[in-house]
Formats: sequence, C-alpha cells, structure tokens
Amino acid sequence: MPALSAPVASKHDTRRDQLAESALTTLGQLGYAKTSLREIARHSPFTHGVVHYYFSDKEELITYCVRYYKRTCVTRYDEIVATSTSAAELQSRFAAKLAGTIRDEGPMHQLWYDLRNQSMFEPGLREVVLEIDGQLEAMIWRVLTRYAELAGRELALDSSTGYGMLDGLFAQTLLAWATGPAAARDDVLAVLTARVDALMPSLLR
Amino acid sequence: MPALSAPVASKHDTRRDQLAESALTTLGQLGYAKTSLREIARHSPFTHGVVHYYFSDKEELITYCVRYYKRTCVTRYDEIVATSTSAAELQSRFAAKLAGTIRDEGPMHQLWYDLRNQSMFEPGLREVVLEIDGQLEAMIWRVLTRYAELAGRELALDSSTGYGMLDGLFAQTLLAWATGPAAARDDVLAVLTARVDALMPSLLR
DNA sequence: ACAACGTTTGGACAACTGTCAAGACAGGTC
DNA sequence: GACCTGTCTTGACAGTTGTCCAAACGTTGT
Repeated sequence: MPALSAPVASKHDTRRDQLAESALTTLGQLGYAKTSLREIARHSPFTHGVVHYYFSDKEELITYCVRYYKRTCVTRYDEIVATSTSAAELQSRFAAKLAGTIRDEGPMHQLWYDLRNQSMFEPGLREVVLEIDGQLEAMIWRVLTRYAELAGRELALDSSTGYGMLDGLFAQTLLAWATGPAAARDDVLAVLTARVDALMPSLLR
Repeated sequence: MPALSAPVASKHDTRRDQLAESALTTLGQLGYAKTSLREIARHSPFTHGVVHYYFSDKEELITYCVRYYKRTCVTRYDEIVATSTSAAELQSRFAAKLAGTIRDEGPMHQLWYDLRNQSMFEPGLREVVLEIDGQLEAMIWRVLTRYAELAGRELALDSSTGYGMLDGLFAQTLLAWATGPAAARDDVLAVLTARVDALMPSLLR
C-alpha cells in the first residue's frame, strides 16, 4: 500500500483517472477504431506498460473511461433547469447550451457516438453504453418536464421520443460541425440553437 | 481485356461489385473497426490478394462499398410516395416501412451509422458520407412533401430538421434493436412505427 | 502447338496490436 | 546501512494488419 489510506482517493484511483483522461482525449481525437493502448500511453506522461498495470484489459479501460466521462456530462443542463424562472428562459438557455457543448466539447461528443455505435458490434460495451444512454435520456427528460411545468402545460410526447428527436438534431449538427469547413462551424451551431428554439413550443399541448 | 466489350458491365466491374457485396456483409457483421481486408476476402470466394488487384487501397474499397450500397437504399420509400393515395395511407405505410427496413436490413443500417461516425475522424470518408447523407435527407423530404400535399396542408419544418428528427428516432430504435434481447426486437420496432405514426400529423400546420 | 494476357494464388514484408514479464527505480520501515 | 513494496520502464512474445510481388493458372488468339 502507498500509505495507510489516502486522504480522499488512493493513488491507485488517482492514476486510473489520469490515464482515463489521457485515453479520452486520444479517443476523442482518433476515434475508437484507430486508438491503441500504446497511442493512449503516448498521450500520457507514462509508457505503455503502465496501462496494463492499472487496467487488466483494453475493455476495462474503455468502460472505465465511459463511466468517468459520464460523471461530468449527464448533469450538463441541470443548472439551467434549476435556475430558469420562465419557460422562455429555459428554452433559449437550453437551446444555446446544446450548441455550446458542441463548440466546447466536440471531440468528446464524437467519441460518445462512436462508442455508442461500437456497442452494436461489441457486446462488451453494451452494458455501459445503455446505462449512460438511459442517463442522457433522463437528463433531457428533466429539461422537458421542467419546461412544461414552467409553461403550465402538458408535454405532447414521452421521454424516449423526446430524447430520440433532440438527440437526432444534436448528432446531425455534430456531424456537420466536425466534418464541415472551419468557417461554417459557428453557422451550424447557430442553426441548431434556432432549430431547438423553434421546436420546443411544439412539444407542448 | 477479357473480351471486346462485355454485354453490360465489364468483368472487372462485376468482380468489383462482387467484392463490394462481400465487404458490405462483413462490415455489417463486424463493424468498421474490426473489419480487415483479409476478413473481407474470407467472406468472399477469393483470397486476400484479389482485393488489392481490384482496389488499390482500403479506402477505395470502403468508399466504393458506400456508393454501391447507396444505389439500393436512397429510394427505399419512393414506391410508397408514388402509390399512396391519402395522407393517412402514406403515413402508416411509411411508419411501417421504417421499422421493416430495420428488421430486414439491420446490419446494413448499423454499418451506415458506423461509417458516418468514422467520417468525423477520417477525412477520407467525408466526401462520400456527406454525399449519401444529403441523398437520405432528400429521400425523407420527398416523403414529407408528398405527405403534406396529400393532406392539403403545409409542413411545419424544413428538410434538414425533419431528417434530423426522424433519423434520431430511427437510430435510437436501431440501437435498441441491435443491442437488446432478441425477444424484444419486435416490440421496439412496433414502438417506432407507433411513434412515427403519432408524430407525423404534428409536422403539419 | 505456342504465346500473350488477364486473373488468381500464396507467401513475404514491415509495421502495429494487446499482453506479459523481468528488471530498474523510487519511497518508506526496520 | 539493508529491506521491502508499490510503481514504472523496457523489451519481448505471438498474432494481425495493409501492402506488395513472383509465380501459377486459365482462357484466348494465332
């Protein structure tokens, strides 16, 4: 043991998080298919042996990364939900934040869709992907229910449908943002914001 | 040259199509990340050397495959558009066909989303992916405009938004279909049909 | 029969992959 | 000082990958 018991997290866990962070940036840049354990180590302060010292398996590293990433992402809109005082405010702030998170964390979202797709081919990823997908749906549902509450009306759709629709618009924008010319990036984000802004009222009845 | 000029397509092109078909089934089963040229050859009547005889590159094979696949997929709903005589008929047939194509061609759709995601990391795929994505959007737009025409009303959204929303619902269902238990497959498809059926009227104003 | 050519095979190559193990390097305890 | 123990480096392994190439094959024309 490194000491008796570390203040908050053992050094072991700290290093695992550190490696997970290096792995996430690598995966976000190269994608799942082209990311190797050696490449991850190259993007970290360590050599490739360390990866196997802290993770038994490539699969264990990946799933650990997904769960690590989740901690910071599935509550992304909760502050907006908590502090908005009108339906109009919630709507516009949510629409803006959707675009903002693409601008600020684009590669991480690219990675999410990549891993989500991989789960269709790799059974080992399914558990963690479905777990996070459910949390993302719940995150959107919190936005929508609060939105209806503030508007004093009822929602015209269920949780799953709302998540599927908004996620489709989000993924579409992310694709255009990631593959389009750099000069058009601001435009596609503005389109997403306007689109969600226009769509949300029609989700109420 | 094998002959002077073959009846319809040269043997060279025939073999390219044949290899593309083997490649597509392999890619649909294993996904982009785990598909190698040797694996493709193993799923074909030939050995791995032939692949490089007909395709200079792995990238050329993949892009050829995507275009080959496109020929059969971007007109999938045109027959429904052409023969439906009422908005209600078009709506229910379209909703049913969406689910039906997942049932019948699931792996091919998984592959499409896989390659679409890869294009965010691999610039070489962007051109062909964006080309087909545009054709898919146009395909959906033909459905929606005809739907509005039959209903005698106006559409409440533009082409891109309609495609993004419906594609989101489609991808969501595909994920559940591909990763969920076999016993639930019919259910998720029925949910998609019901969902699209309920959604479409709200796209009109 | 021969030659020519398009096609196919199978093996080779270097580079890379995940995995593992032996040793070096700490820091602390006796 | 010696000793231990957790950490890290380095090199090795077997397997796979994309790519290339020399040889064999089969058909065609002469």
